Amino acid sequence: MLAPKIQRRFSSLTGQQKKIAEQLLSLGHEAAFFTISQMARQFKTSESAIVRFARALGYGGYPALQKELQDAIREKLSPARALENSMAKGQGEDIYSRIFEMDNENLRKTRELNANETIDRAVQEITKARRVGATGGRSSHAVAYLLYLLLSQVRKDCDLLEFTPGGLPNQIINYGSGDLIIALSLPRYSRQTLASLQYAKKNRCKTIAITDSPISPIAQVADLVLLLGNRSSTYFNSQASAVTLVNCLVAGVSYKNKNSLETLKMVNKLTSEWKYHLM
Amino acid sequence: MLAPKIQRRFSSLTGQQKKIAEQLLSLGHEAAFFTISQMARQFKTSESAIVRFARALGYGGYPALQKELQDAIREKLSPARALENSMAKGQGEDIYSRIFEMDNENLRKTRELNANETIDRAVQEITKARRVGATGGRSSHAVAYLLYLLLSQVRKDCDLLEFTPGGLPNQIINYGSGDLIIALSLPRYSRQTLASLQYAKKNRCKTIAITDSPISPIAQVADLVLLLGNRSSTYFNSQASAVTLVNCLVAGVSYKNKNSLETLKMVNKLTSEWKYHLM
DNA sequence: CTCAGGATGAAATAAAAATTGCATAATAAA
DNA sequence: TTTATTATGCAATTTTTATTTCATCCTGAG
Repeated sequence: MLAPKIQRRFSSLTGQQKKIAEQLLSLGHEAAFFTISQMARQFKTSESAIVRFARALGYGGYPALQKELQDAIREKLSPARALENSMAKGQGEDIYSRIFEMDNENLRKTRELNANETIDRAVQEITKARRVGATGGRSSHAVAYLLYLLLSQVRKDCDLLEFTPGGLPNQIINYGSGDLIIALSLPRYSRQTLASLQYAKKNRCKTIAITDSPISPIAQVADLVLLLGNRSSTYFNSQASAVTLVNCLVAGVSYKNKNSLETLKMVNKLTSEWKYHLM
Repeated sequence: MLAPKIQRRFSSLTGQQKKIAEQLLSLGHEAAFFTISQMARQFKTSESAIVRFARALGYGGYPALQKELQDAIREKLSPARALENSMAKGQGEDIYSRIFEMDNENLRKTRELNANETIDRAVQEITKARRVGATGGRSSHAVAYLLYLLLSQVRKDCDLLEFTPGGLPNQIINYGSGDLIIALSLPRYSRQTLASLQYAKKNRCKTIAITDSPISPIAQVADLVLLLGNRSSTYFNSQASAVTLVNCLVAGVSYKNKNSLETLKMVNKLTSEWKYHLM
């Protein structure tokens, strides 16, 4: 396996070799059929550097490294492997595959359940609100925190509403007309989340619910509802699709302000700069 | 495409060439890795015959035929192709669809990057550790919180390690031999997360990194690395695939203890009871 | 049966790819 | 700064791979 080899020896590589390692990892199997000179050109370095890189990783030479890349491909598309992947070892499918498939399905469902217009309405509410509070109980609280964190980067006056022991969030008394509360709630629905929403609504605060069903308790109360595909193969809910939906909301708010194409370019530039650098 | 070419010209091929054609078709993608002499040996014929075969099919020579075989593989291995195309168009697709597709792709990649054995190793470490701490900076902190929350339901002595202003988490001084720290870190990697891991390791504490590359700063330090597909169409990372991986870890720990089938039955029973009931 | 004409493979040749040597550039140490 | 050390890329060399040549072997028409 290549990646573990790189991982182990990365720190002892020279600067140029580190660059090669990064590019090779990100290119993955695309690199399997490169000749040395093609790779050198692609990676903007010399042929010798490639050979030395292979040697530094412990291979006899470039062909040996290339063989490893090719073997990885063969492994991937060998019929035996395909069977092993789709089938179970023993009885049903293994639990990890089931979880991944389930979240994949949840993601698909979530996309289906929320039209662009619905997401746009939510984005608009977020944009025009004076103050935005995110709240959620138990594991939804993690996603609420994420929403709060990301939203804070694109607009001011965001709060994470945390429950006080046995009661409503403290900050909620500030929320009223012109403000917005976004509540996340999945089974088993938290009483406090619902109570917060009801309290907010009584004070003419706008409310958005992110939940798993149009008839879930908080969906019944909220002004606008975003729905999550949320089947689970475990005893707890998966928050994965909620995270993606949160990504959409934040991106939507961000794009509403700035020129989206420009933002995207900046993103690409920044992300490549960040790579493997501590901040 | 190779097969159609063979089909069209098959009747005009010589006897030996027909044999080559048959074997090539039945061998499928394996042939893409052969040199001429390897293929000649495999097909029990001469190198010249292979070259003439390639020519007879209309290729300039063997390398051209080989390239066709290789391209077929690359095509097969790129389910991300559709995504690439939609990305290349830049603004073509709407931002929400792009985010959903990207997270879908990230999920797929994450499943690919972590063999069951790797996840099992992590689960085992979690199971046998005396104490487990979860940590992460910025938005990874949300996922660390989720991990902490869910792990707490299946084992005792879990901590969420939160950074103190400008320093290491307070609780980390408790961690040493027999304990485990799980760190989540994505670009831009947080200095504090790395520092925490290094500190823990110095005290013989086991460490697991959940990050986006085998050469990311924390991957270089950790005892065990779980990898995330983490391409983004925004300026921030998506934590969705991290959430799914966390689900796997928690489910794994839970299933390691109890009878899995029994657990699943209980789950189904409970979740139907919970539906639309407040807790 | 025999001999023309293509088909075939072994070996020579040509081409391409990988490796190495060496001069230069970058980096760290004094 | 100067100097020693290491890293790097170009170009020469070696090795590997692909192509062509040519002698031989079939095949089938006469």
